[in-house]
Order: sequence, then C-alpha cells, then structure tokens
Amino acid sequence: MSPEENKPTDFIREAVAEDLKSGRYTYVRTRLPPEPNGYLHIGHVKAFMIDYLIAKENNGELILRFDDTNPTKEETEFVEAIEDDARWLGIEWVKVTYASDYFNELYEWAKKLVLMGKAYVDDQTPEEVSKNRGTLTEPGVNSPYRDRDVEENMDLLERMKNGEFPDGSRILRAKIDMAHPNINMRDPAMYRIIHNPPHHRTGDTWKIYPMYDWSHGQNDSMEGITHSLCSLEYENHRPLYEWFLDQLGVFKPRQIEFSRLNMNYTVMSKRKLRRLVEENRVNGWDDPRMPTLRGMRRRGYTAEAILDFIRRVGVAKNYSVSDVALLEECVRDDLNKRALRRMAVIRPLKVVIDNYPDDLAEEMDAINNPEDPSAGTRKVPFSKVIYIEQDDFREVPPPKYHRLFPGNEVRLRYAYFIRCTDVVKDANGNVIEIHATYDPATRGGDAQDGRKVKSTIHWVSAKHAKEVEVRMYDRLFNKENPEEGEEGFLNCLNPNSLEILSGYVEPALASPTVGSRYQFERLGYFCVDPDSLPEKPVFNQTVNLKDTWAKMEKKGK
RNA sequence: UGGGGCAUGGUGCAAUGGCAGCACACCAGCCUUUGGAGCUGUGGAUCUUGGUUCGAAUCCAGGUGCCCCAGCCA
Repeated sequence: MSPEENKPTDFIREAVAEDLKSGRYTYVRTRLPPEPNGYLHIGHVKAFMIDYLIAKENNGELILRFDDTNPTKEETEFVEAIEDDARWLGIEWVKVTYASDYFNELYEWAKKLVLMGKAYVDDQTPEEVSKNRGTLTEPGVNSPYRDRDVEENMDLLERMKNGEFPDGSRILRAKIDMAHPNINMRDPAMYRIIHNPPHHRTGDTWKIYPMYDWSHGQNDSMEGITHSLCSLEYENHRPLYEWFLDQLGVFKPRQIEFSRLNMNYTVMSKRKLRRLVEENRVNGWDDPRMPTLRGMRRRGYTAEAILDFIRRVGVAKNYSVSDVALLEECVRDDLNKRALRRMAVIRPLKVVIDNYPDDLAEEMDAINNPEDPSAGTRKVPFSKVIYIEQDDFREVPPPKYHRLFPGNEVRLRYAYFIRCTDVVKDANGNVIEIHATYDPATRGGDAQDGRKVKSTIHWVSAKHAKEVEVRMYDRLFNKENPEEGEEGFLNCLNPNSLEILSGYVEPALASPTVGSRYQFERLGYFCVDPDSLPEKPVFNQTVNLKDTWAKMEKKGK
C-alpha cells in the first residue's frame, strides 16, 4: 500500500484542505488545549492526535497550550504529567504556552469591549443571574445593571481586578441578547472574581479570571491558530467564539468539532476516575486497569499500539463507543512483532520425569521471536522436575483436549515428548503432582520415527526456576456501559479485575529490566512492573493471547 | 414545548448521484514445535415514510430515535 492510500481522510482534514485551497488560511497551526486538572486518558489521545497529525500533515505547527483559567482546579503537577504523557506518545510541539500568559492582553481586550458598550459589570448574585437567564424554552430577562454607562463599567472592572470585591459579588458579562435561542449567547460571563487559591503560575497577581469562552478563542487568535479543533459539546459555543472575534476585529481561527472517544467496559469522566482512585477501588492513577495513559503505560501498552487504535477508530461526528477489543488487538499486533518470547508458568503443577537422570541438566535451544529472526536464540535449562501449567493437564480430558492426561503424549516446547504415567493427589483429591516418562529420541521436539503429538506445552525447570509475582488483569467493569446511571458505575466493578499469582520463569527472566515487555509463550504479553524487587520480579499481564481452546471449551458448555 | 448536532452489519469508520466496502468481533476451514501468529472463506447493515431522478446511503420534505446546551467549569 502506498503512503498516499494509507493517509486517513475525514471531514476535518477535508475542511482544512479546502481552507488552504480557498486561501482562507495560508498555513496550518493547531493547538492542544488541556486543562491541567488531571491525568490524561485514552479519550484525550484522540483529540491530541487529531491536532498533532493535522498540523504535521500540512507542514504546520502544533502549540501545546495549557488552559489554566481556573486556579481552583489546576496544579503544576498535572502540567508536568500531561507533557510527559504527550511526549511519550511521540507528539511534537513548537512551544508550550498557557492561557495565563495572555491574562494581561486579554484584559486589555475586555476593556476594549467595555468601551464599545459590548460588555458590562453585573452586580446580580449568582442565583439571580441563573434565574434571569431563562430556560431552554423561555427567554431570559435583562439584568438591571445591563445599561450601566461605560465609565462606571470601566471603573468597576478595574476595581474587580484590583481585588476590591469579594468572590461572587460581580462578573463582567458580554452584552449580546438575553432572548437568544442559544443560551450561551444570553450575556455570557467573561470574568469572575476568585481570590483563592493562588494560581499555579501567576500566584495572587490576579483576582479575576477569564471564563473558557472569553479566553479560548482570543488565545487562539493571539497565537494565530488556524484550526481550533474540539469535541462536539463545544458546537453550541461556536457562535459565541465567533462573536467575540468579530467584535474585536482580530484574526479569526476556524473551530471544527468532532465526537469524542468513548470505550466500553470503562469510564472516562474525570470525576468517576477520581472516585475510583480516592475510594481505593484501584491502586492509584497509574493502576494498570485504569484507562489513563499512566495506567496503560504501566500495563505495558506501547505508544505505537495506542496510536494505531486511535487511527483505526477514525474521526467523525457520530456519537460512538469503541470496543476495547480493538485496542487489545492493536496491542497484540504490535507486541507480536517486537516482544521476546519466554517460558513462564503462572499456575504451576509439578511434573516428575521418572526416567530422566536425577542430576542431569541439559541446555535447550529456544527461539526468541519467531516473527523476528534477528532476535536470535537462547538456552533454556531442562531437568528431571519441571513445572507445567495446571490448565495443561486434565485427569479426565474433555473432548478435543490435546494436552496432557493419563496415557497421553505431548511435546515440551524445545525439549522432549513426555507421556503421563501417574497422578499424585492430596487428601482432598486435588492433583498435586504428575509423573511422566520422556523419550530421549525426541530431543529438540521431533520424533525420529515420525510420530506426531497434537499438543506442545510450555514448562520451566524447577531447579532453575525463578519465582515471580504475576498480576493478572481483567476488565475493571463487568458491564459494557458502566457510565449509564449516575451512581451505578461502582456497582458494576468487576471483583476479579486483579488476580495476583505466584509463578515461575526461566532463568533468562530472572533479573528483568523494569518496563521491558515479553510474551510468555501461550499465555500473553507481560511487562515488568516498577514494584519489582531483585529477589522477586513483578510482571503485569498486558494482554492475553487469543485462546482458541478456551473459546471452544466455553462454547461446549 | 427553544436552539444546535447525529442516524450505514454486533462495534467503529468509508462510499462526496452510479456494483454498499474496510477493520475489529463472530463463524467455518487450512497451516502450525505457541490451540499464538499467518492464510482462505461464510454470514450479516443504509432509522422511517414520501418525493426528485434513468439511477438515492448520498438531494428534497415530513416523521422517529439518540446526543449536547439553562456553571461565576472546561
């Protein structure tokens, strides 16, 4: 496929191309406008990639601008975390700016509107403002302060700025139309008074702070942004976005809206994610079950896989809920190509090979990645006592079960054929040990007489094994849409979303690097958690391998 | 009962008046020293009614359904 054919197209890219062609703009500049009030999640990635790629594809620029207009919610910690996550994704920007960089200039622009008679200071209480806004079907009524003269408005605004009035006592409002069918146009607030807490960057310099509507478009204009791309809920704000710019007579970017990313089996709202963390339903914002970038990073997802998912989801205006199965498929697809294969047994069952010499240990050759010959090979030690997966043995095999059962022969990957000869049980009847014999003529995995076995299973030599902790993850919620209903999401938490196991890994995995990713053969992809200790590494399950047998067995029931 | 927006297989996205296609999921088979990967194939969709047109997912009109908006949040 040529790069040309591979290039995604959608209504936004088409609009941008048209704007360039028509001469409406001669260049492309977009902006990434996160509010530094929380950690980034997978939903943000879609918006980020739209802004980044559209700039990049048009040889344009991206500005990372923090929308820090509300000091009661924002913190420097989040600025740093967001930058770090965005960089991890591979996003590049020409500079970092802040809405707060423009507070002075914006204030001058506000005075200009006051002078034009397009803005006024309103002394109504918040309750009165709300009451007089009207409803969806009834027009609002004008504030009694709406017709204050310019001089008084200028004076009051200056005194608001100087901190002479308490929070909530006054606001600056645009003078538009209290009967407008679009409620955003009913004299929207431009500035509100906030004395505390201090702003994370400007400290207590300012006592008034601009609202989103008054700040965003103006900042876009000041920065020469050509395309201000945002999610659908801002569609209703576009008339206001344009009104301010028209009144000021300044450079006018184009706002285009798209639908945000939703995903099943998780929640995306900041409020709900916060509750999960604060009520200890998960272990922090970087819990591998969280849809946050920090969670997914810890889980072992690669940036490439996440970006591929975003690309496959596409861009449109339909309300949509993406399937987490697609994300997982993208992760498998990426890791399949790059992850080294290793043998690990996560639910061990001991097997004693009775006819194998007691003290012998052989080195078996194993392929590191069948998808990538350059990854080479390694040696794996083999001996008389090994561990295999509990799932790989059944005392009474179900139909089509090809793995180990009494009398059956299977291949130990990269080693020998073994045949199960005996089963040892504890007092409760649980199988605790298997006895088997091996065929010395099958070393390496092939029988000289040409006989075949139907199954190949993985194993770890008990004598050479390293004990590790393995954290198995399942979906955080057991309902496709946990967000429906306000309080319901906590009631559909999956109680089994985390399972901690103790397993064994081959020596090649005895001292793994934190963050490195492996495929545990036949089990899935795993990555090394920061909680790892030299004496006990910790692995997170990133995603399982497709399991045809599990599916068959489930279906048979 | 105001304004804005959106309706295409189970899910997400294409088709820009001319054979409804792609990916994931699903199902069947091939292959396999991972029941992985890979390969082949099957099934399944244009919200509804009417109109324009040789021809409509696309244009027009009505209907229905869903989403957003009444923060001094973004």
